[in-house]
Amino acid sequence: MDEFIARGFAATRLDDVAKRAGVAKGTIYLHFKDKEALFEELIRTAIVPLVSRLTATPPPVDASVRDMVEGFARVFIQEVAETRRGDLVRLVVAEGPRFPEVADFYYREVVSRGLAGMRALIERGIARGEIRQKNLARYPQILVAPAIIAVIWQSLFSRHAPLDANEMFRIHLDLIFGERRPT
Amino acid sequence: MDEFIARGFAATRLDDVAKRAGVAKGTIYLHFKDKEALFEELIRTAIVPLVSRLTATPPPVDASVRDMVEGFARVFIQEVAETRRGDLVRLVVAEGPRFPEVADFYYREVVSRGLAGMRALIERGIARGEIRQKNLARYPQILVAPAIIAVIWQSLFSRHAPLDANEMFRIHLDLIFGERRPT
Amino acid sequence: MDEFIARGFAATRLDDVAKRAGVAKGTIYLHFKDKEALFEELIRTAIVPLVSRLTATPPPVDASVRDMVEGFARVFIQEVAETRRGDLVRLVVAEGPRFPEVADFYYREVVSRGLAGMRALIERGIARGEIRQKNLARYPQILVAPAIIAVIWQSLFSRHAPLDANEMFRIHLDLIFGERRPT
Amino acid sequence: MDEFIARGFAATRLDDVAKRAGVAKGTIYLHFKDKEALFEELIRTAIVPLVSRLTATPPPVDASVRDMVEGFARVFIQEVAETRRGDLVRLVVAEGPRFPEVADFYYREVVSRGLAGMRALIERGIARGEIRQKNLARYPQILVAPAIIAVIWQSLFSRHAPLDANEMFRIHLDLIFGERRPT
DNA sequence: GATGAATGAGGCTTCATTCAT
DNA sequence: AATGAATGAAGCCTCATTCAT
Repeated sequence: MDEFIARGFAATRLDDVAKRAGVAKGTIYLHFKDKEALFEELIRTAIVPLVSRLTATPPPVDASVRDMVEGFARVFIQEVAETRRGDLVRLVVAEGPRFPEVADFYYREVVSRGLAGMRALIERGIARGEIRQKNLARYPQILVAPAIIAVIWQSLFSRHAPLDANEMFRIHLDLIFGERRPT
Repeated sequence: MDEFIARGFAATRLDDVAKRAGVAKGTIYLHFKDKEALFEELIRTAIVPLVSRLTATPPPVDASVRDMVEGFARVFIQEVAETRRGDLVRLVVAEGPRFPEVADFYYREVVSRGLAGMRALIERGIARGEIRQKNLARYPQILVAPAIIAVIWQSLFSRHAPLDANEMFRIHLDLIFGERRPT
Repeated sequence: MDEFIARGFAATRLDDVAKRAGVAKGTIYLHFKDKEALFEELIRTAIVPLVSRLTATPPPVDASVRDMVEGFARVFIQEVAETRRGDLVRLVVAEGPRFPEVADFYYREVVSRGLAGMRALIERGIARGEIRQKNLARYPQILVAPAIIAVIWQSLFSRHAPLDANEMFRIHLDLIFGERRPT
Repeated sequence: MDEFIARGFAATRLDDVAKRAGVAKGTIYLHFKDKEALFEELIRTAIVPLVSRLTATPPPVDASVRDMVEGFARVFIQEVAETRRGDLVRLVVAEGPRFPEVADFYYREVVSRGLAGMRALIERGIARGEIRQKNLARYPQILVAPAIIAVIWQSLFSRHAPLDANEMFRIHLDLIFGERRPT
């Protein structure tokens, strides 16, 4: 996975993959039909823990929706945006069009589920009166957009201009939930 | 460009590039040192018209900031997100980490300029009382995030779930500028 | 080696080398970094047996220096000048300037050692009164020059005018040791 | 010629030849059928001035043969061995086997003539009593061998061990003509 | 099951040669 | 006659894949 992240599908050498995995090159072929199968299965199996990591956040009972979203974002930013896992997202963006299966899987397992979860949260927020913008439930993408942007930013531009993803996201939430009063 | 977009840097064959360009393979080397130089210069020269296209929108005199941003977004979505140019953005995201020069150039020519422009608009919106969230000026990324997300969505998931980028962006603007009253 | 001798470095195709070696092209790269490394190592490893072949002559105990030199020359002419090994020498002459490493190695392993050996012989000859020209020890090159010339001659001109290298060398030795009286 | 000397036939680019000649690449083909023809004719035309340069030595009337040979060698060493022209000789040695026409021409125009001239000198030396070794006339190669060796040495090994070609040749002549008494 | 040496197709790049201007 | 842009064949090298051990 690290190799694919660092170089992309085409530029990754199975030699390096094998070396890093501590096995011989031929061994890879005992488990995967070819390089494509390896890549697709790797993405698949790497995404599962990523999703787990995110959904593992103990669902804060009775919390405000804002706190839930904020906690969720904090985990995402810390565990994904600021680690190698973020590059996994970028890898899917990069190779998706050439690996429809990968894009499909990613949509099914991550995107649609994630958005469904967000939509549920938004609706709860609307119901609880925390969120006034009812239309937001139709586009949960808006809620997560800055987090995705943060992931991409880290990979590409953190060298030029570091980005405080948590702070950005808090300000984004202020737009949705209204500005917090200083306590 | 089309070849690189369709396959990424490593998987693109110069044979195909030449064929599509209607020249012989060797001819490429009369203009570019090697495949990398070709790629980097192509990105560079392809980004310029993209930026032009965006900044060419006649600056609406005396318009509300919301109208300006909305007009801007409409052009972006129509001219970038819904065309091949969007894949150019995805290509930069995909190959950026392996081509620091490309990422640098993109940051300098597109990202930093674009964000500066957005920040100016946001400040004007704050001054005119259209935008209440003063902190937004610190993270103009929030303003454009849904547009970027739309670009990526089109490449990867439009097959599974088409996305009305304009509508999504309007709702995003409602968060920032307040909901429009039905006229 | 045969391919390089027949065509020189630049004109030799690795395809042909592989074919003659009975392996696939890629196999070469399991053993040598590139064509240059192959060439340099081949020269190196080919020179060793050449030197061995020459120094393997059982050192004739108590013989006259002239007999020693003459025996030595006979072996050299028979084993080098009149075989493919001579072309190896010509190859070094031909490619040396473009492969300083090769020239260095050849100087170190063959030339300087060979000349040192010859100088020792010459000094012994002077000590024994066989050689009158004391200055010869300063330029052992003079002693071996006709042998080298013979090597080159065989490669280039034997077609036009065959050369009896042994006879030539004997006459050369007559200059150095004085003419032999017919026994 | 300089290009061919520096790189050998195969590695020389016509681009560079044209550039150095101050003409366009296509112009070469107005004068020479192809690269081989260019090479062969260049060798031919470059050898002529080399021979002229050598035979231009004013034939010292009534001089001793030793003086004639020594003068001749001095010119050769100064004009050939210690200049780029020496590399021309090396070039012929290097490429000769692949360009029989070149080797033929060189043999005809340089080698056989040169040896004939040397033979005549040797015979004169014998007649005048300067040279005692009558057999030398059968192998004039012996006379010139150290000069040829000097040429090769300069190209390959002068970096490691500079060689005083004139001094070496004088000592060689001492073998042939007898040692000079200190005057 | 694991290995890794061997394979050879395929891609990048060079450069002799051509030919329209 | 001279040019030099264009060509495309050919060569070096890589690397996914195989298979005897």
